Amino acid sequence: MDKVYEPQKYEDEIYKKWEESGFFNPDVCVEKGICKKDAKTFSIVLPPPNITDKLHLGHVVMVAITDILARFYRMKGRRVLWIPGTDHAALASQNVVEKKLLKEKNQTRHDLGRKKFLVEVWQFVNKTQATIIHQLKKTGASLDWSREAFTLDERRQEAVKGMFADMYNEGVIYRGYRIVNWCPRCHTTLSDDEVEHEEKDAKLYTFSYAKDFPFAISTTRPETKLGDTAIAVNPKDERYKKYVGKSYQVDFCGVPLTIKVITDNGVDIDFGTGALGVTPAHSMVDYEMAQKNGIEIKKIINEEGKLVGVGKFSGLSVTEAREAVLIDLDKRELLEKEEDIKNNLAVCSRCDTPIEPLPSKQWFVAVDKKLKRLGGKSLKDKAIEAAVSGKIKFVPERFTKRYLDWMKNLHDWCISRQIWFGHQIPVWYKGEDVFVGIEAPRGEGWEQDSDVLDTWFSSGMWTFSTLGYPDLKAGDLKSYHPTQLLETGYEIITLWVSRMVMMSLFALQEIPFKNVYLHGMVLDKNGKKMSKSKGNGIDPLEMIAKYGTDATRMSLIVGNTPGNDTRMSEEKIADFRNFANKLWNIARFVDSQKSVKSLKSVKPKTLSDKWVLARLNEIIKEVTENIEKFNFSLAGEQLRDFTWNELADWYLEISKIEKDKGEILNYILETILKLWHPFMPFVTETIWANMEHDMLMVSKWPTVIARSPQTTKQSSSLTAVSSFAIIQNIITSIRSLRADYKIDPAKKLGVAISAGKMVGLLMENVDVVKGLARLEDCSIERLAAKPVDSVGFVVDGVEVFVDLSGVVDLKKEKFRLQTEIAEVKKYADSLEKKLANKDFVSRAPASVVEAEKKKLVEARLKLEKLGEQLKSLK
RNA sequence: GGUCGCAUGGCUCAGCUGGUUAGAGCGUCGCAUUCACAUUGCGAAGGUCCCUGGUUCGAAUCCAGGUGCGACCACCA
Repeated sequence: MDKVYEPQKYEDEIYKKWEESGFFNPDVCVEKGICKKDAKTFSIVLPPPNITDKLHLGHVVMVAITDILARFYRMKGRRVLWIPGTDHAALASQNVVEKKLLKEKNQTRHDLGRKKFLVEVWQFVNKTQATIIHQLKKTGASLDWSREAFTLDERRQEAVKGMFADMYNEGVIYRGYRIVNWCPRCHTTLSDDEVEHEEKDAKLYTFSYAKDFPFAISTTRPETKLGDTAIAVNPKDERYKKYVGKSYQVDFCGVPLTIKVITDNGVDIDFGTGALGVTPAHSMVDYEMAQKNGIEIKKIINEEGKLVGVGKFSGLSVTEAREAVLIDLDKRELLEKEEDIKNNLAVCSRCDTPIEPLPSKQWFVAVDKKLKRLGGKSLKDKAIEAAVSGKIKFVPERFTKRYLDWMKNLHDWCISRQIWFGHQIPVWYKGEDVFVGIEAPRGEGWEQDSDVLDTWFSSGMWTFSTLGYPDLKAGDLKSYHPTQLLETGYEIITLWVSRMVMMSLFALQEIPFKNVYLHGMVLDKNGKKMSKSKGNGIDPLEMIAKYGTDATRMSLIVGNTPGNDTRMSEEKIADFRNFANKLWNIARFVDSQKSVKSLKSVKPKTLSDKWVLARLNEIIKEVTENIEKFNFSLAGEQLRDFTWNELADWYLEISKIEKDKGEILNYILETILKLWHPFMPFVTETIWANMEHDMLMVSKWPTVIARSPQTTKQSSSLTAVSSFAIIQNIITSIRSLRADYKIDPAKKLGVAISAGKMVGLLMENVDVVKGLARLEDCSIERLAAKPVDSVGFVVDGVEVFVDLSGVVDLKKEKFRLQTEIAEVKKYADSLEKKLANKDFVSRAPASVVEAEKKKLVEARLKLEKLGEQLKSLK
């Protein structure tokens, strides 16, 4: 073994070894007897990275957390399935290719035509997909590559078509003419979640439609007012009461409008003039008002973002029209006011172009429709129920609320997109006839809908489209669905998590996953979002190349708690690189101690043995529990603390003196390698291989060693753990007294221990043990003034004794007091409750009530006393 | 506007259901060095646990209010 661990030398080889073993695939594990055929399953789908992405730190967090669980449960004998895949990211991918095309060949997708353009996209896809998969493998993810999926591969296409047809037949999918979010640049609809709001400076204009119109309105978008068909006022607004219900014919800058005055509670009396021009075709809110009041919908902006059907303004772009309208209004002296305000502008999340809401014929998923297969409930109802009932648990829990809030406000989901890359909608038209199905209908003249599906439609099916759906009898689907866990970022709850729940409920009447673990965002060391433009991003692959995968993963696990953002810096990664090296060197040392091969059990001989094995036991228990509870950071810290500060710093040092600890050292090393493996798979597997063992990845997870009968028989008040801890304390206290007494620093110092009757000599006349090595000063007399045969120090031939039983008694006493306090408190609380009960007080005889009151006062007094006693012990 | 989160040594954070002397890593300072490891070891300094009030024998922890950050959602045109 080299002096220093160089991850680059081993990682690729190790990953290859894992892959070739086939153990990432649970079927192989069953076949080879790694786990039982009927073992409990543990299944997870990898949130498929967009193929447009390069691997970023967020992905590594996701992989690291999931891989910990996958490896942990695999070692615990579960049938673990973790499915990899990638997402075609319809619109995002298309945009990237379009940009490239424009830059390289100065062409648009329309220049190429649909077919040729898609060839371009697929070329791009194949390349980037290979890249991201290669990168995923570099993270050490124990993914079952034999089941790799792509949201747009053949099997997923089949699944999506089947799902669409199924939903159409149930009436959940319908086609409707509705207001949608339209991106004039991408030339497609967007779902509500694909629209972002940016606060912008805007101007609020106040004007009247015409001279003869009785009052003015305020707007930031005068050009849309050409499409107004009503004015809404608050029903409580006295100023406008007399106009409500009336219709007016007006000439608005040369365009004739019919305006009806209606009321709506949503109108803010104090905003602007308190009168809102209603443009039903180009505002979601206005559309709803128009629906309620039976007002005409007049579309004046087309898909190109140009005005239509508005006389002289026709053909102008939105911004041009705004100018033109304002000039005209000014000319007519109708403009009353122009104010600066802050306004939330809706923009496309993909290209930042302002969104134009406009009416369009699109496909929708009805979220409120009651369905037979869901017991007369709607998708929305069931999706809410799943979280409320606790069937789906969020970690951290507070995100349940976010999920529910969003779900409750959910509108029908527009799923058609006017782009070319994606799942083409499986609907065919011929004249008035419509056919929905998986294959094109027979006969001539049918034409498929040219739109494609929102990318979240196919990724919403991810938990089951990867398991054999639409074949409901598929083995994988039966064994592994619902999945155990979804690990993802909290920013994606609405976009993805909610869709998965609804899709799964519809397709299988079953939730897609039992737990949702949400990690936070990875920020730079100043707490800023990492972004390409700022150049503050950390490239995980660079870090992996420089410090190793294990270190990179650990740095993202430790100090990272669910739902909270985490800061990242290169120094942190370097710290864990150092730790990996420490582990490596522990192994080298153990190796040098002529270790024996694998031992089932080990017998402690000295106090230090008992101590270290007892601590190891505790660590096994804590780490196991913490992984099960998703406390990865804590588990990692506990392990690191034990490995470095207890094992390496103390026990290894002691073993240099006490000697002959090869067996125990070997046993401890094997155990911690197993415990470390889910966190740092590469270095642990490498060390394991050096120890001439088979494969750590599929070894058995350690269990707590049963206490040997000898130890339990000892009724001594000192356990190995506490006595060792006390010794450490004593060493510290000796140091704290050194100012009072001087000892020749050249003289050697040793420690002998006889705690109770159970321990013999620990060390003698040595100067290398941690903490004792350079003890310059020591208070001999002060410690010797209390001669008790618990702990004895030998300092340069002089024996020193310390009263250990006293220390222990103090601890015991504290514990006893705390228990008593708890009991008394419980008693006092019950009395209080009784006395607060009106029934009791009125019915029971006065004497009894008095007696109870007295008891309560006494209990309170006692509590006070006990509390003081506890304090005095400190 | 609504909702949620955060505030602990110079920095980044732990601290579960209230009870050892409030912890860790990094950083700082001092010391060591042919020893498994300089990607090292030993040690030191450094904290009114944001403020105020309340509950309690006891509060970093629970409650209320305040202050300061941050995030998300939202149809104020």
